[in-house]
Amino acid sequence: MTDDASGTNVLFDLWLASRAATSVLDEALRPAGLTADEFAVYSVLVAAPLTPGELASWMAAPPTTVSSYVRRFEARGHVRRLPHPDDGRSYRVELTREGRRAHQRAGALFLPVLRDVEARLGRSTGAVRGALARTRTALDVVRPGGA
Amino acid sequence: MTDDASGTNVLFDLWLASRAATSVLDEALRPAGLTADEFAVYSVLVAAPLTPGELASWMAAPPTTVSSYVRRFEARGHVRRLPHPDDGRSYRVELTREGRRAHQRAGALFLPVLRDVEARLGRSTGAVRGALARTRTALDVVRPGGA
DNA sequence: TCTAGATACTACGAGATCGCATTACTTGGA
DNA sequence: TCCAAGTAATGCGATCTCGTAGTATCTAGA
Repeated sequence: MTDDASGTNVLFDLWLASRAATSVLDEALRPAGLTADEFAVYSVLVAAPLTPGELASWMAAPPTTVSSYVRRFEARGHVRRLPHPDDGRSYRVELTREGRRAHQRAGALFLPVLRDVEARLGRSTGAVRGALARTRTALDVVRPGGA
Repeated sequence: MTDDASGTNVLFDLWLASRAATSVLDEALRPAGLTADEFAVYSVLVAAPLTPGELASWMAAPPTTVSSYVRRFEARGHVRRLPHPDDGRSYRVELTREGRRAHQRAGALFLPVLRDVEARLGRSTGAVRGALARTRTALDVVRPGGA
């Protein structure tokens, strides 16, 4: 179950699927002015404000990348920095009303794609999600520092 | 099965898993001088020479990105351009001996990670791969132009 | 209380990604 | 045989990613 005849493997499959998703979503979301990655970050933030560090471990990105994101989103007026109550070195990143609106606009373009993919996956959607969650967990264990 | 209580979905899960994988592999492969993306491309090419266009649709990347890849890999001496027999506008990208060696060195660093992930996925590895393949297919259908 | 070491973030810069516009070749039709 | 339209790849440039090095703050121990 390791490598099949085609010489591929789980991680390669993951790479292909993810590239396909990013490519489709980048294009679908373009009219809303967000990339697939940005939309994902907005989606995390819409649930609750997070510190840059938390965001970094969530999305498995280096701190400097998150820093750039915050700067960019703030320049767009989509995000605001709230002082951190217990730690003066940090802060919390919160979506502004404008940011939430942008997320919603993008969401309207995202949903049809999601629905289409879900429809094609059919009742196996849940299984796929479970598989992805397990894969992520496996990877987080391999490299400490994950969520 | 669409969105669970956490407000996430299959595509979001895919994004998280893929980011985790890239992050782990970028670090693991660094001593070999390849990124996770580059390793994946080398892996495709090690099987057979491809045209830039074929490569682009395989990895769902824009042609200009593939162009940059080829230029970079060629500068490293890892890749060579073979004239295309039937089409003077194109060519085929082939891994050189040196490129194959680099791929092998990276492969030695990649394998332990893969084995670890597979071990943690256990007998569900095959199911996960199937799920990923179906997801990719679904996405390719959503946006024509896939493999 | 003071300080050494750890931790959170960022300035900066090198290099990567990818859209737009262009060049080069191929192909189908007159 | 020509040519108009279509297709493959690339030059260029704007923007993004992220490693290195550095600043600000926190924490534990003496």
